[in-house]
This record gives sequence, C-alpha cells and structure tokens, in this order.
Amino acid sequence: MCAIDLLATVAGSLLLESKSPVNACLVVQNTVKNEYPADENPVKAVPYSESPSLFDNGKCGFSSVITNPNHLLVGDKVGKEVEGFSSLGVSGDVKPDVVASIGSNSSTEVGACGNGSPNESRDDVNLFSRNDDDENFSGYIRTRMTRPVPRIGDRRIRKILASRHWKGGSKNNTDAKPWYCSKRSYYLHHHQRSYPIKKRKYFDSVYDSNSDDYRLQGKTHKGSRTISSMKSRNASFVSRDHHVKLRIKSFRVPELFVEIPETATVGSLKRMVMEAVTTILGDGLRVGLMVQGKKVRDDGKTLLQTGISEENNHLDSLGFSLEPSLETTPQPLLSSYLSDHACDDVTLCHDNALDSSHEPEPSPADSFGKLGTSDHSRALIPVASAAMLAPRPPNRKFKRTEQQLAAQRRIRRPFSVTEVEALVQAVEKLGTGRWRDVKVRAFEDADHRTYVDLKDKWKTLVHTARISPQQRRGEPVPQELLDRVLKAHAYWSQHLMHQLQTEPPSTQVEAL
DNA sequence: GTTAGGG
DNA sequence: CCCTAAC
Repeated sequence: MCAIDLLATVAGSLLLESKSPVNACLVVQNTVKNEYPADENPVKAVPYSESPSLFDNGKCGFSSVITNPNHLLVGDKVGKEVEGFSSLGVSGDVKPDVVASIGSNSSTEVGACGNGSPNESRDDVNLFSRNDDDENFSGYIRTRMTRPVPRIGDRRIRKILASRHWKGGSKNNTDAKPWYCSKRSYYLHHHQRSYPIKKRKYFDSVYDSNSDDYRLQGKTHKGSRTISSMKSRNASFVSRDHHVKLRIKSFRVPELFVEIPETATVGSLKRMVMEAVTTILGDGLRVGLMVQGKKVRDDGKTLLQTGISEENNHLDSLGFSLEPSLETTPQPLLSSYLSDHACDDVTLCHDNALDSSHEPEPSPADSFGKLGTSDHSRALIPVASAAMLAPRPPNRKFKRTEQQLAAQRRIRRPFSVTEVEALVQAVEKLGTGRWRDVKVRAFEDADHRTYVDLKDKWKTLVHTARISPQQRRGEPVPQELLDRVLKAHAYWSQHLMHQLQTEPPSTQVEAL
C-alpha cells in the first residue's frame, strides 16, 4: 500500500505539473521515468527506489515501480538538479554511470522492464489521475499492453540492488550490482575486465549492474539546448541503405547514495551532488553497449554481427551506457571535495546504509539499497542519494551479500616477476615485519599494491617456494627468486628483533 | 594506520 | 584478495 501511495503521489505531482492527463510511462529502474507525448513537455524523472517484487515477473514495465518513499520524496529535488547536469551532457541525476537506452521510434515508448526475454511484450505503466479518494494525489496505476519495446537498461529494474558501480546490464537482472562504496575509501568501483574466470559470473553481473541506477530524464524544454546526443527522447530506426541510425535516448548516471544531515542546506546537497557527478564524469568515461541485455564487449564486431541491423528489431533493445574508463583508478568520491566544502559531514555510501539482502529470499525490495553498489564498481552505484535523506527501514544486517562483495572486490592482478623481484629485494633488506616500509621502498608508485598485498604476496611466495614446481600455478617465478625468498624468510624468522630497527646492518644484508 | 593471520 | 583482531 505504501508503494502504491507513493506512486499515487508521484502521479499526482505529475498531474499538477502538466495539467493535462499525464500520458506518462514509468520506467522503473531506479527511477520512474515519465515521458510525455510531446517533446515540449519537460520530462521529469522521478527517481524511484527500490522496488520490490510486486511485479517482478518482468512482464510489466511496472515491475519496479513500487518505489521507495525516500526516493520519491527526493524526486523533485533531484529532477531540478538535473538541469545542472545537463550541461555536462548527461541527463542528470545523481548517478554517475550512465545508461542510455535507445528506443525504438515511438516517442512515447516506455521502457519496459522485462527481465526475461527482451522480445516479450511488456505492459507500459501509465499513471492516471483519479478524482476520488482522499487527497488529490490519489491515483492508480494502470498497465497497458504495448508492443514490445525492450529496453535493456530497464531490464534490471527488479534489481533493486543498487547498483553501484558502473556496471552494465546483464542477462540476469538479479545479478545487477550496485556500485559499492567501500567503507574504507568510498570508492566507486570500476568495471574490471580481467576478473578471474572463476568469478566471471559475478563480474558480468556486476559489470552490468547499472540497472539499479535510477535515471533522471534530461529535461527537454523547448528552449533548452539539447546537449549533444545525450538528451532524452530519441528514436532509433534503420534506414534502407543498411545504415543504422540511432539516437540515444538518455543516459543514466550511476546511482549515488548520499547521506547528509537534515540540517544541511539544500545548497550543500546540490553542491555535493554536482561535485560528485562532475568528479565522476571528469574521471574519464567510456561508452558501453548492450544489445538485448547483453554487454557487447568485442569492439571488433560489426553492428550486423552484433545484431544491430535493420533486419531485426534489436534496436529496441539497444542500450548505451557511460562507464568509467578502465584506465582510471577508483577515485575517492567524496574525500577529495567534501573536505573543502560546507558539506563536510556528508557521507556517501555509508556502509550502514547498505541494506543487505542477505535474507533467505532477497527480494528486490530487500536488495534495494544495498550498496551503494557497484562498480564498481564502485561499482558500487547511486543516486543521489537523496534517497538516503528519508528514513528507511532499519537495516537488518550490515553484512554484505556475496554480490556486494563481488562488486567491491578488487580485480586480481598477479604479480609479475619484476614485482616479485622488487618485493624480494625489499624484504631481504627490511625484513618481514615492515610492510609499510616495503611498500614505500619498492612499490611507492604502484597504487594498486597495498602493503597488505605485499605482505600477502610474500606469504604466497614462501608457500610457492616450498611446494614442488608442479604444484605451482601462474607465471613461473624464477627459482633463483624463490630461493632468495626462503633464505630471507628463514633469516628474518630468526632475527625478528632486527626488524624493530631501521635498517639491518650491512653485515646482515650480506648474510642474506 | 599497521601488522599478522585466517579465510 | 578480503577481513579483522590487536596494536
């Protein structure tokens, strides 16, 4: 009932804004999107939240409509924020990972959220005003069957899991992952290509999880300038000469959770969101493409091979996304700018805020606010979180789910022989109890290697050196190095006291 | 913030 | 690599 009320409220708001019947369709993702028949009507996105499983069968575009009150409440505010973002070329909301969907021609097409086959028909959800009942906001939702208009970006709707990270959509909606903001550093995780095959499933899902992002449709006021092609409203069609013409409908920014004190000013919130988005956008983006819910990673494929041609109707399920470039390392989202601003006490992706859907049967609703999720990376993923402003159900558990863990886990980066060499040399000199020093001494510039990583690597090196070559895996480490590892390990095991000193006497080094 | 170990 | 207790 609460969800319905929320929807009703949204509908009511929409109605108030556009006196005419709202012919809006809700695209539920993280956001409730309303598209107006006429281009001139401002399209306002209503961020929506975690919605549960009411219509989770994927057949109804409504599936994730039930939104979180919090998000809805924030909706309007966020919508306003969008304008600022538009200058960035991205429709705005607070989410950095942008996912664009290419619609088929119909301007009124609604992003359906089928989770299943992209081709199945979907029910668009329309909001209609209703005069009866108490408040003028009452309304009801009616589903309407429309031609199949699969929208990749929307498929994951159910995935309430926030996404976090700049992850793309995956075949399995439920796998969508939010950007996860590590409590340690509030990083937004990026996609990670070299994810171990073993965990591939995670990776894929994580990678695709922009589904949780809620999107704000760019406003399309008549007078407003359309920023590049990222504005909302588009259609795609194939011309006769075998050319595929596409127009990006909108981009979704990754979800971004924000926690800010009630006493903070609206201005500080706006500033915070703006900066967060700017930081993310300025961090380097790359475009991701999804066809029928699947990420297309092979840049060498032709559109035809990918299924993007006039021969099929895949255009309906084309999706573009803006993702953080892989080259870029996760950026401390807030730390960099929060400190210098009025919103010092603003926290992004507070771990506690992450609701864990660790329950037996995590429903979309449960997983909703999970991560800030997500891809990343990091991607943990977000809305501006105004979502967090409103009270939300107490988090039953703080423990993260497997998905969440996968989302924030760093990629595996095997040590090269060169690195091993450097590590061995450093340990020979500094011992095995001063990893911080080892880091500074030999891996100062290797940002991806923490002292804990070095410590762990040493641990495995010692183990590797002790087992038979046949049992070793990965790039072979020269026996010479392994010998030094054992020697140094033995040495420092017997001279722990020396570690307390700065540098071992040269004699000791020689002894090694 | 580090270290040391178990996972 | 992650997670954390213990410093």
